[in-house]
Amino acid sequence: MLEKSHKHITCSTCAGRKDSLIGVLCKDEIDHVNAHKDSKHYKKHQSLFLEGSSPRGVYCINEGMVKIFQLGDEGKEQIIRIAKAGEIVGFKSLFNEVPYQVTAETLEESNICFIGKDDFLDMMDANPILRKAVIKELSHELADREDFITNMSQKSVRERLAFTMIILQKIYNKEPINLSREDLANFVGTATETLIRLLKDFKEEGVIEVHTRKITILDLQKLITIAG
Amino acid sequence: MLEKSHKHITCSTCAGRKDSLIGVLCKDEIDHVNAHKDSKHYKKHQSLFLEGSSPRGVYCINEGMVKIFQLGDEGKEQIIRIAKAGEIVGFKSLFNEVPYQVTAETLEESNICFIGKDDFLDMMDANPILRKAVIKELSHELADREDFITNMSQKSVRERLAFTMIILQKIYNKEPINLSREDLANFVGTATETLIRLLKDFKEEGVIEVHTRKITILDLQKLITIAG
DNA sequence: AACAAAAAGTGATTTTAATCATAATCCAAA
DNA sequence: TTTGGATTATGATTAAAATCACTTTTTGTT
Repeated sequence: MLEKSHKHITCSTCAGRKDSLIGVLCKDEIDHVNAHKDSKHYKKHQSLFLEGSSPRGVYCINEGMVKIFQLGDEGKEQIIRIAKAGEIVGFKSLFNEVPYQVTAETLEESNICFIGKDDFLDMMDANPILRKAVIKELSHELADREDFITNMSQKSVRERLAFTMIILQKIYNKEPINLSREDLANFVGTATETLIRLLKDFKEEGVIEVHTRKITILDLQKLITIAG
Repeated sequence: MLEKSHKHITCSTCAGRKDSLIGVLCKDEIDHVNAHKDSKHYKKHQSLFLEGSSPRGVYCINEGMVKIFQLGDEGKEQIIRIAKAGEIVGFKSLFNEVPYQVTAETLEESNICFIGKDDFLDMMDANPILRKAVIKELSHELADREDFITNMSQKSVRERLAFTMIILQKIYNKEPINLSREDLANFVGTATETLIRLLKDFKEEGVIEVHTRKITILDLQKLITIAG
């Protein structure tokens, strides 16, 4: 059950923490974070920060999901990443003295903690393990994005959809994928109509099962084959 | 004039250093790098490292240019980045314990220095300024790649070509752009034939001037307009 | 439950860019 | 300087996906 906004979420009991960057901190440090962070309840479709605004800290997801996207010229969203419980959002921008170039918005009701820029940077200065974890995370994301670029430029929409569904299955951790067709299209980088048609194909091929907006993967192996 | 391979390149006289990550090091540190690095002369189209191999250190370009690309399924290259003198290549992979997921190859005769993994990581441990510069560089590249993704998914080839030419003008620093049509296509993410046709359009519109493979930008403002 | 609005789905058509085929040009090595 | 291979260029055709127009379904709200 989601906690209410006035209730402080304690890091020590945060389920996602062990898998997150924050997971590398020792008990004292966790207590420090706990004392210095704000926790907040977000409704569906609320934004954490907007493209163009100035970074003031990082966001740590306790519960829920967040899409990170960039707006193209015609206002179409390109979803870059979907972050789930345990993940940290917005830290890339801490190290650049430039405005956010992406927007982060909840996909569902969420509890999200905020750690101020200075607190986070101080912790990084003090803690080599955290520092290494941040660098590793940045490198990992960078490699991810580069794969994304190559996929985008060399694969068909069908292949990209298959690839995206494999990623989403990991994010949704075997639960049905629960995204609007538009968000899905904006993640794959295609038109909504095209996406819907391809989903239909996958359904007819027995790769997925669809209940209204929820998508269950039936044949992961085939998806892997399609993705190439 | 390019130095020969047997001649050691000294960091203290490296023209690119001031703009590079190495530029943040103090004199003693530079001397240390200088003592621990290898310098090597590369011919045109030689690779620094290959996709799939294991990272052993970072490469610092003293003179020349390097393309960093990923191979798609049909062997087509997607160029991710073009690095010039002063830039460091391959450090993203130092922090992941995974093989290179890109290949780096010279575009022209080059002099490139190699700094071993342990040396580089030790320097990072010892030097907070270098550390911050690395983190900043990673963040910056990450933002770049995300813009790249959005461009790739939402812009036409014509728009992307205009955008790419603007980037290339900075890299070539007002010198004519000197890339094969194929490399240019692989940077833009299109077929070579399509790229050639679009270059012809730009030429007819007076945006560029072409002498065999060398491209000079005549109307940057118009390119910016086209890129959107 | 009824309604409106939003989201999902379908069909027809157009557009963009890839692909295939081939020709012209450039360039490097004999 | 000739020659052969690579690169650049052009034309015709095809294929993929976007766009436009519209219907159906779902969802949330009174």
